[in-house]
Amino acid sequence: MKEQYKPQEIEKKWQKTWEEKNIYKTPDRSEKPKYYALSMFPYPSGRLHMGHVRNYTITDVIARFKKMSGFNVLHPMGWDSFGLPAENAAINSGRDPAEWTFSNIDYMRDQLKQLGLAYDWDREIASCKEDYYKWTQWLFLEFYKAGLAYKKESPVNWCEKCATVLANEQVIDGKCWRCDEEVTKKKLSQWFLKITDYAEELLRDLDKLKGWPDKVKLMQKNWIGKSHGAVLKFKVAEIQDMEISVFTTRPDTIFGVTFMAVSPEYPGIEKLITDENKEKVYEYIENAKKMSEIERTSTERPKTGVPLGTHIINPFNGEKYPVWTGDYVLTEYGTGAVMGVPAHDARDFAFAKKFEIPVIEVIRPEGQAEKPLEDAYVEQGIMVNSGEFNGLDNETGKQRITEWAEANNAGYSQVQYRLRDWLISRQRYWGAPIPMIYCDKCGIVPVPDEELPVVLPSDVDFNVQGKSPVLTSETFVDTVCPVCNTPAKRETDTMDTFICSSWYYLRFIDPKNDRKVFDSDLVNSWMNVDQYVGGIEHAILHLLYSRFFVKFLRDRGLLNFDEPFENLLTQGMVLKGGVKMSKSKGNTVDPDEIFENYGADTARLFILSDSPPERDFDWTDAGVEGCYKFLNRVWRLIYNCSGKISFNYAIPAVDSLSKENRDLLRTTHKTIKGIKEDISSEFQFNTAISKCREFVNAIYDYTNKKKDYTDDDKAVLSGAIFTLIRLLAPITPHLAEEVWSEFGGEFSIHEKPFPEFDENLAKAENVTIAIQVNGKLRDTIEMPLNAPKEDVESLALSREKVRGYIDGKQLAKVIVVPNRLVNVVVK
RNA sequence: GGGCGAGUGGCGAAAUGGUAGACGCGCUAGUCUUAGGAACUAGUAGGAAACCCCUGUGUGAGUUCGAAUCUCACCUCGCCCACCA
Repeated sequence: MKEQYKPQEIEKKWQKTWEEKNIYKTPDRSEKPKYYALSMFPYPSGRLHMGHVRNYTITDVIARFKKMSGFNVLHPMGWDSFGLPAENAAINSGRDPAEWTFSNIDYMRDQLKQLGLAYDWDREIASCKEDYYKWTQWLFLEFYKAGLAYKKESPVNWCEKCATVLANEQVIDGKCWRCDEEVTKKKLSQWFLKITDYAEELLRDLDKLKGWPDKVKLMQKNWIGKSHGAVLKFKVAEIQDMEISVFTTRPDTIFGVTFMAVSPEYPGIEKLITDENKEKVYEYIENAKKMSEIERTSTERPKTGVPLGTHIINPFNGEKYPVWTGDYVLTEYGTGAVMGVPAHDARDFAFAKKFEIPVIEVIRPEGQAEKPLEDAYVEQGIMVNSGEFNGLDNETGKQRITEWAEANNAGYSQVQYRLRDWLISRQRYWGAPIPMIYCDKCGIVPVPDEELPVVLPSDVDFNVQGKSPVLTSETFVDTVCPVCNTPAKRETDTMDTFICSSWYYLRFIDPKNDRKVFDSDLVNSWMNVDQYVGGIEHAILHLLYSRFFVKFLRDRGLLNFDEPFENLLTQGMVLKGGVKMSKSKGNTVDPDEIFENYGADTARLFILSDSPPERDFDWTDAGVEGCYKFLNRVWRLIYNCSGKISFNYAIPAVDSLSKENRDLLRTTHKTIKGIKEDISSEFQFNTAISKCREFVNAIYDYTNKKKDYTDDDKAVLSGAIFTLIRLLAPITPHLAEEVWSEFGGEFSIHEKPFPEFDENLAKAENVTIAIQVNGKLRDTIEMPLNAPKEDVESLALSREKVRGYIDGKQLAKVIVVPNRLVNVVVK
């Protein structure tokens, strides 16, 4: 064994050996129980950042730990490789998106290998390769066949900078999730997936996800946004047979309606406008169109609106009220119209105040006398001014009003979701082409399965403004209709890349299948993913879409389970100086530099050691340095022991050992126990690493005190050192493999079992018991483990320090907590 | 505006009803060394030091023999959603 720790040398060496001997290859089937550990696969943006390093290290340690614990571990890696940056590279530097992407993949794959990650590289997939996107397209056609993929013209989110439409989930605070450009609305005909068909199940099955953080489940719940209410129908006074329907969660406030508001884009709004109002209303509608989404949906902005001139009739009391249009009414939610109840809705109240619309109070807190409303009252109460419904509590009122509406053809009860269908068309080049054909005779025709994949053309011009580069291809667009064989046009839009990432974890199980999307039996035997690790930023997007895909594929008979991810760990961000690492802030740390200066093992150790995985992690140079020093300290410890330790010693019976040998043996077992608990319960790698450090300190103490070693000493020391090496193996795999082999350990340490502990040996011989008087610590005593209660109590009471506090006072009570403390209560 | 989470040394953090601050970073003193930003030893919550003692986990109350931990109110910060009727 060399005196110096040279990570750069040993890491290269073992990475090569692991690859040559293919030790991380996962058999499809095995006698061992399966364990599927998965990190969210990266977008190949160029090089790894520290967020990747953290994500993949966490999953790698879990995978290695499970493998050493006897599982057949699937731990794959691939590339979420369609997406806009590749296209921007083509526009900015003239590089071919495919070439740009694959060269990034090559570089990043190399970095992942340098980090010493235990992947089965035979299963590598890239979503931009034909053998993958062929099946993405096939899945799209499955949705189409099931009636869950449809094309519809509607106002959609448009990002001018990316020159494409976006899904609702990709609009963050009114801005594009990728480039921060303000999103505008555009009316376009686009492809949607009918995720709303699964809204109820996506909501209900959140309860099954016991291994998910509550935070993520709550975010999904809010996003799905289920609300119970009623649709109520109002006749238009001036127009025969015309009705306006509204959705409301407060049917109990129907008698408080004093106006009706429809959105400026409300279908049929023209009919509602009387001649004398035309000019003003159209001006208002035009202005609303021009406004950005941010402006439009700002809650700060005062309410605006104009009356249309027509009126609605309240079916409950026959009263007539004016119809307004106001841009605070959303076109896409409910029916695009709301009943205005100023007394019991904050927005309606603000609207009514501004335009001097009457306010009718219909819900009043129980027992309160009538008084003018300063603000909308939105709490529970008793119904007033509501005809035959007066005196009901408003919850009962909701039901009665709905029943009355149903009986009188004036409405019905309704469940409404906030979730919208998933817009998946993108007017971009670098994505999976939507496999559809437009024929003048036959209409929209799917590409037959046997003609997949629809391959992306390479003869395109990327420097076109405002349209998809695919349209510039001379070979792609023109085709023939598969049904009638006459000339037809291909769909030129590509799919949202979130489609590609909604099923990749299934393909890893059967990555090379060229006949099917995957073998269902094999996938059923491997799923679910036992541990999924990734960033919280996917709490809604990717995780919701993937759940939707699995439910759909189950209903198509391809899968036999309901949810893809059993346990989810959302790791925190990597910060430096308290802020997120980013190129614009100039506080990034390049993994390559860390590998070069300290080695991968130091990087791995550090990124796990300072914070629990789900919390943000602050990168410090001193912290890296400290971890590097620790590994040097471990190396030195083992080097200094090299003449004394060997695999050949057997540890003698505990009773025959000296005190310090018994202590070191107990520390060894206690450490194994603690680390196993830390890793297997909550992946508390930070505390697991602390325990390793304490263990190293304890072994140092032992060796510092010793000059001559008996066989007993050598046996116990060997046990401690070899345990330490195996405990470190998942975290610092190269160092562990190196020292393991130096002492003649059989290759590979990563195929050896994780250390086991003996429950009795993990217990301390003596415990320190705290003595409190009236809850305040006054003394401590050493006692053997499990000493009888009476002995502990009498010893505690006889202590001099304790006597000083209790003499002359009345002893009220003595509480003895075994092996922990004694609390003497005096008056 | 609504929802959720978190507040502990100079710093990252341990401890989820039982000795607060494990482990580490930093700092201080010492040893070794030509020297060291290396290594080792000792110390390190505050009350100047020491034994003792007192105080101390955002603030205030409460439950308990005992509270960082449980309950209530408030303050601050972070995240998510946000004109969703």
